[in-house]
Amino acid sequence: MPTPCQACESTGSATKTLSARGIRLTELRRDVLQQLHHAKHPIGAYQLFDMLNSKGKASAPPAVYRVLDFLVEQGLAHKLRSISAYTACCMGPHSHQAAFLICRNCSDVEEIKGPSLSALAKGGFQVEDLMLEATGLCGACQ
Amino acid sequence: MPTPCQACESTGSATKTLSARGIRLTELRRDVLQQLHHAKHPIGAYQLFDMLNSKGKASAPPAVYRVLDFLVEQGLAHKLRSISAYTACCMGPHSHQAAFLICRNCSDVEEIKGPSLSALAKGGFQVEDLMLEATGLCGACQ
DNA sequence: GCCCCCAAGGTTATAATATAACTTTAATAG
DNA sequence: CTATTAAAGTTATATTATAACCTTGGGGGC
Ligand SMILES: [Zn+2]
Ligand SMILES: [Zn+2]
Ligand SMILES: [Zn+2]
Ligand SMILES: [Zn+2]
Repeated sequence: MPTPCQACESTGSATKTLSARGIRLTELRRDVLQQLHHAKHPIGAYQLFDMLNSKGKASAPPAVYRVLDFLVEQGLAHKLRSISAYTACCMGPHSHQAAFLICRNCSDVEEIKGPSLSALAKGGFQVEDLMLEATGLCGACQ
Repeated sequence: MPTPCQACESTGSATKTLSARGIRLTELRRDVLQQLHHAKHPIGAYQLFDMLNSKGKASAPPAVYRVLDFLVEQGLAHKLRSISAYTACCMGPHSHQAAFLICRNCSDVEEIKGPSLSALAKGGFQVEDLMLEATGLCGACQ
């Protein structure tokens, strides 16, 4: 029997979660999510666009960006700004703060629970550059 | 008597530090650094280009990007990827890991010592989104 | 001083990433 | 079956960043 596709299962469960929120996981959204899940590494928006477009599934960049924004909003994906790429979230469909270890050699990306900096030290990842940017409201603006 | 310009002092001390490293803080580099120091908020590369260009001090975007890369390398500035902008480093001319609190309302940006996440909680900054990306070498690639 | 070297900057063109603004389609509710 | 509206299509363009190559000029060896 064929190994069940984890991505497809994920999109299945994502569908459930979203519909509980009154939100549709449309075909395009599902396609994008599956591409992200199947990919070994984060994917850029235009790379994603080319993949979908070559299968007749995406019309133009705005469609892809809209879906990506949607997936990030819904907690199903993350944007990695240091490499301008997107990755499926491996932690379930709840928006959450995440931290990433990005290997400059093999391009492997690991999402770590957290963001706990102590987790960075563990697991043998050798940090060369660290980017930490918090967005929100300063004391004066609250 | 006029208040001494902190930016100019900074560039003065930067000159010393760099020349001790055998590196020149040229006029263009000094100009960019002063703009970053004088600015109340981080500045985008093209914004910076316009400022310099209107004073006949920069020829084209590559010049600005080269200087910015240089300043970041030398620990005199930081790049904020979540807003694609650059800011002078307020911690002295040594390359170091930094963390930033970016207010989405007033655009104020504070560089905090660290990156210690506990520092995020202090000072009353209300984090809405947190981006933590470490680049380096994974265990397998070392 | 003169020449050479080479780091810095100038120049042109273009790549890569992202969004604005408007139109059309289609899913759902009533 | 319509009205409503979210999603997707479409066109054009904005924004950010880099490639590739040429020119200039400061500073050391002589
Ligand atoms: Zn996640
Ligand atoms: Zn690796
Ligand atoms: Zn700093
Ligand atoms: Zn504020």
